[in-house]
Amino acid sequence: MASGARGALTREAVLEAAAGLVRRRGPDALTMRGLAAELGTAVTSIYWHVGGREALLDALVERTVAGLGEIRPSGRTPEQRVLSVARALRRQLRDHPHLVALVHERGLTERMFLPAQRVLVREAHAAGLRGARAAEFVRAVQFQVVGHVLVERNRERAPAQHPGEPELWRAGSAGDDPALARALARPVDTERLFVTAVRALVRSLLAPHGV
Amino acid sequence: MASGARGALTREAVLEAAAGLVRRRGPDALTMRGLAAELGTAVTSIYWHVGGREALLDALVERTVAGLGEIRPSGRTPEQRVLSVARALRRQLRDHPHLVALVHERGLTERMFLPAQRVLVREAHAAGLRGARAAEFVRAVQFQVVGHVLVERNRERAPAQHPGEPELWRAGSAGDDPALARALARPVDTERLFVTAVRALVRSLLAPHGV
DNA sequence: ACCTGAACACCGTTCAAGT
DNA sequence: ACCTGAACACCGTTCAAGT
Repeated sequence: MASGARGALTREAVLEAAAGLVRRRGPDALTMRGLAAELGTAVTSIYWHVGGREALLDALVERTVAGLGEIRPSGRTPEQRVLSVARALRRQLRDHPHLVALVHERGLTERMFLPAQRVLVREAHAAGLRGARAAEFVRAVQFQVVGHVLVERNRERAPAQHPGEPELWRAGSAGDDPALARALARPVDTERLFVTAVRALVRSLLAPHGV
Repeated sequence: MASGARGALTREAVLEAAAGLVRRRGPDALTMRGLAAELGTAVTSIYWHVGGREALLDALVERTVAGLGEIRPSGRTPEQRVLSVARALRRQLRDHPHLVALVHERGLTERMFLPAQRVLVREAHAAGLRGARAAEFVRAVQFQVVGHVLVERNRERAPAQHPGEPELWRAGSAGDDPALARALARPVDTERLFVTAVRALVRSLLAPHGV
């Protein structure tokens, strides 16, 4: 069972084992006792090296966020470049599904988004936005992307939806629009929806006319 | 300590007490043993009436969602009416902060959003959207609103943000735009940001031109 | 049909004790 | 400085037994 039992126990070894556990079996599977068993030490040793469970989760989040890698925009127009940043960010978050849950639980979304924020500021400037309007643009995109990923993950974990969207739309309640009823009965193409929504948002906010 | 100890124990009484506990002290405070103590019964009685903790939470979510009340759009243009629906929905979700967390955890966002979905379909039609485009519009708004509320709640629970957004933007890293730096250093006006983002999204998606 | 206490298999955390 | 086992105060759930 023990994986990294050789040598003296270090803070790094504890975090490594904890990260592996979370990656493989989710945050709920991270128990102090289970982790200790995996490390081949007494539970209390973990307390000495990294502190209690809360401190451990904090350190874990910090570690993973730091290792996310930077985001490079691509495309010719500001709209394309912002969209590429949004997609890259979504991809990063989706590649670390448990991390998103962890960060969400701990209220650290802000922290996670900081690198992308810098990139977005540059794009806002390139598009001619300044001051408060640029700030609003950056935050709107930030909320949009993170929010979308949260909802998306939520749906993936969802059990068989209780009333079941399909049945609910099979009846004639769609105002005589069978194509709409069919579309709503189909599962959502979240990738496509994401692109559509981000593009719509960005297009509006980058448009020259005032509010 | 006991609150509703009189009379025979019923499923309804258990759910009522559980709902009160969650409202007052959050989902984590809902323990089978604590609930039993509040009801003045043995823990095992709860199992007889509503089943285990998971079943209890499911019933609780179902109950609260059912009691949310319908949403009536207001305003003259489709854009205004959709915005009013979005605001009403955000308000509902914010009025039941623990519920949002519960629904999110259980992956029932879909279920919660169904009534609003019907209203949005009508507005999409009024704006001239049909079929797949109408469906896409409805879902984009849905993801936007729910996502925003999730991020918003996340930030509210956030501890003092570690690096602290303000300090990070006080340096000159904002590309020579002091007004932007100041804006990003200020706390977010989430209400305003919500309206801006929803309006931008809706405006783009309701615009006549194709993609 | 309804309710009970005892027991099982878990938790996180603290603390005094070892080396 | 580092690691240990024992103990404390919790959990959710099961089960046999009561009325």
